Amino acid sequence: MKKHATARTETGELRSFAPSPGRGVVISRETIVDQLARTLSEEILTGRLAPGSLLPPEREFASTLGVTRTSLKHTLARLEQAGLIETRHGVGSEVLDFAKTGGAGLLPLLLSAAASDSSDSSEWILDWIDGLFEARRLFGAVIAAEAARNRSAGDVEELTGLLEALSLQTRPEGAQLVEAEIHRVIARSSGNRVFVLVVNSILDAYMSVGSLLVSPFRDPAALAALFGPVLTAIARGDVAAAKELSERYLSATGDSMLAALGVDANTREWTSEGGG
Amino acid sequence: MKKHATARTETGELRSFAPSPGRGVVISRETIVDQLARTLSEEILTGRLAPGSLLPPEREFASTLGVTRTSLKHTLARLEQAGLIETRHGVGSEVLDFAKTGGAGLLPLLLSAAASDSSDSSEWILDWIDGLFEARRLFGAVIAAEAARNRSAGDVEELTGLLEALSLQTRPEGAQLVEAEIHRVIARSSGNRVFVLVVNSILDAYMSVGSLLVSPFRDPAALAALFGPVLTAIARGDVAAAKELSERYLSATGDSMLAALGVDANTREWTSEGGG
DNA sequence: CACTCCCAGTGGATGAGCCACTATACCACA
DNA sequence: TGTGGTATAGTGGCTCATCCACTGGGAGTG
Repeated sequence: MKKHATARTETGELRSFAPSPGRGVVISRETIVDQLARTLSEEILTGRLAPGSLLPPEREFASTLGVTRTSLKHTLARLEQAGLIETRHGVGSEVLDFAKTGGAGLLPLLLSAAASDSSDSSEWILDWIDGLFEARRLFGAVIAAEAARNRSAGDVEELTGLLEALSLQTRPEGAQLVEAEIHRVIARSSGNRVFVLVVNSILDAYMSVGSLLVSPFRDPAALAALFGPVLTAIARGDVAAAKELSERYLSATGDSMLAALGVDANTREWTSEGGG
Repeated sequence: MKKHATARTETGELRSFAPSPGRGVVISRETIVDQLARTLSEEILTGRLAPGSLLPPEREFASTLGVTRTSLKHTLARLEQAGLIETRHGVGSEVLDFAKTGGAGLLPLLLSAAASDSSDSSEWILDWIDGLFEARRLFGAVIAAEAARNRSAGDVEELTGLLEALSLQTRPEGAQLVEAEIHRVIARSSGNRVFVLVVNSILDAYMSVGSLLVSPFRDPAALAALFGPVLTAIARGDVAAAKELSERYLSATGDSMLAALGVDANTREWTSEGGG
């Protein structure tokens, strides 16, 4: 029965992490599986669990972690789904090399792991963040061009409304959400639903570290003024201008976010030691 | 005890689906959870389960499906991870609108659902496949350009080796795998690890329907001859040429795959009724 | 009418137990 | 000595019965 007591106690302690007494504002509690998945993800994503290595047997691992095998299995299933491990019946769970085999679904995990791990691996973090912004800029330009080619009247109307909503935002968080929505609508305007999924993956990634990247959203009106020409180009179907202006906009806002993280936009290096 | 018998019997039947008598060639068996996840994914992805609707309570749903609540929970956890549903404690599991909120991780699910669902929704399938190939073409060109800008001597060597390996392949499946590996290496050569993840997502998507898209790989030597100039342009750092040639290559192979599926590359419509 | 409290229904977590699969060591046989 | 079958230990897959924790709404109270 000692095991019971231990598990219960730990549950209680773990719970105390996320009681979120705030009312009405959602927010989903973090379950044991959530925590375990996050912890193990970080272990793998930061390389502390080497690719190719085998996790301990589930029974042993579960007791080590102080949870039931069932909960651990839920966690492992999640990691497997994410492409971080591979579980084989009768053999065990192997850590995969996510950098080689992982998909875009890893981006949110990667970013939030990077955000919470700000200790030793600053270089590692920068690599991913920098890469993310480059992808945002280059893919965004391509998508804006396609949007200019295929947008409908309804799309234009929706974008116009969102731009106005953006300029009227008062809180940075609100502006960030509206801006993200504009990117989604641009992707939808392209007529290519795959673009929407890719844009979602990128947005999910940097929304997962959310508050760290609000710098461009401090002045919503200015941001709207900067974004406006992009939407105008899309509206009038000017493919080249849409591409050009979009890349410029994405470049400017990306550099602003990087700068807020303490990264020099030109050298791509930390301007001050220890980002956290 | 009737429940026991039913469950066991069903397990047995389900098992008989995937005994995979083939030896040595991997292949992971399909577990109950795998099947359930696939089934429910298809229900959602094809729209038979409407976004916003609530799934039945877990206890009831499990008995309906003839599995335990635990297995069902594993399945639901997987769907939640994939972004298809959202489960809230004390409330239930809600079907999300994946077309609006889903990430790139959905692509493989989407394609395999499309492949096995060839009955009623041909138009729906075509939309996604067509979008996937457009993304492959446009993003691939951008990535090839970046690869030309940042490739290292080691990258060039690796690509040269893979190109030769491609030309020497005898089976289409082998050629398909080698070609996929070339795309991965090109992405890696760009120096942007996010590109690798995006490429993986796209490759995973059309590898998941694998055999349906082998047409361009029937003549590996010819394919290698077509791919060669792209790699040469990357090797000599000719950014513009890499982009141009890559887009041409991706366009040609994409059209070939579409044609093999019975889609006209120009009109983007089925050439014969009922693709399956 | 507003507020509190309770409760039915839902998902979350547990642990014991059995089944299915894999790899390996061992043994019989050629 | 080599080959092939077989017993076995260890692993993950799946089920069950049971309890805990959360949500939402309705009954009761002021």
